[in-house]
Amino acid sequence: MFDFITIAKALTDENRLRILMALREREMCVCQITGFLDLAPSTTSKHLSVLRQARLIESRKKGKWVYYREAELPEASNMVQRALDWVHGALENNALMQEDQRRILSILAREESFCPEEEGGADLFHSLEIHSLADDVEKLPRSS
Amino acid sequence: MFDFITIAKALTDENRLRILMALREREMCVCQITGFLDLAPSTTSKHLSVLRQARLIESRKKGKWVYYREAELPEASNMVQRALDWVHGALENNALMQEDQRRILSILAREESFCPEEEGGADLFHSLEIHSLADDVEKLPRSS
DNA sequence: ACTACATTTCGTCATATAACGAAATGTAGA
DNA sequence: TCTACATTTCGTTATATGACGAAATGTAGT
Repeated sequence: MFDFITIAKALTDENRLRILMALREREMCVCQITGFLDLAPSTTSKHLSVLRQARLIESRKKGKWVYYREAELPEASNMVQRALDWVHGALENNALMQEDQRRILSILAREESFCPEEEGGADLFHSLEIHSLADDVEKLPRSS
Repeated sequence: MFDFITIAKALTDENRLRILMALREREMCVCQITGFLDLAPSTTSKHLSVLRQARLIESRKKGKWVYYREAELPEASNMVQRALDWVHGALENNALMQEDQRRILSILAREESFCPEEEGGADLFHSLEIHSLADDVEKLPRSS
């Protein structure tokens, strides 16, 4: 129950929905997300924290940067999976989300030099040295 | 987008989730819902209004009573249908929801006399003289 | 018209949340 | 160590929300 409400609350903010839609396509670091949302870094960080506590996204650290990506099986619960499906199904044709895709591509092109993508090259979804979620997420009531 | 956020917000309150779960099984009037939630009638009414504006539930009037039920096709959008599926799938085994079922059956038995069910008899889901939702729901931004 | 009662609306209070900037934390490199 | 920078945490402010009781609205029956 509290898990459910935590997830639902995470889905009530437009900027958090934009983050979720963006992370479906690619993993991104905080400064890139901050760039396309056009928010203060502290605000972005807070949004990411809300999404992470709902277990909708995961993170890994690489040097100074923290990369976020959508929750993946098998860590993601059925409830999380269905929530993500609902979000993506409902918003994939949304105009703002499509505009965001353009903004993101532009940011990625511009910042390719100083925000280090995977050293392998253009491969956006290699998950190296995964920063396990369970280790640092605050304990939440798991009641129901 | 605003539709989505309106729905998500409607799903962030425990009492509203209890209402949605209860209405999956049967239609109920406000006084019955108030009874099993143990809230002030004005609070219940407000919750129902939030659910109705999200188009998750519909209502019909019968004499002094207003009966609420889950949104039904074809009025319910895909977004609403998927939201309801998510709620029911996630909470059907929840302890509080199952306890509610017992409370509701007890209330229905006790009030059978003065809260008029369908005149047909025990048939809980006859939908006569449906009070069309589109007529009285405030216009919401339908942007995306 | 008057009463009884179901429901909604309104006003108020306490709490939650999104935003920001400032300060703290952590890492890479000089 | 010192600096630069990415990120998070903290404190503050403005706004949204859930709860209630009181008052308004609407309907059925006397």
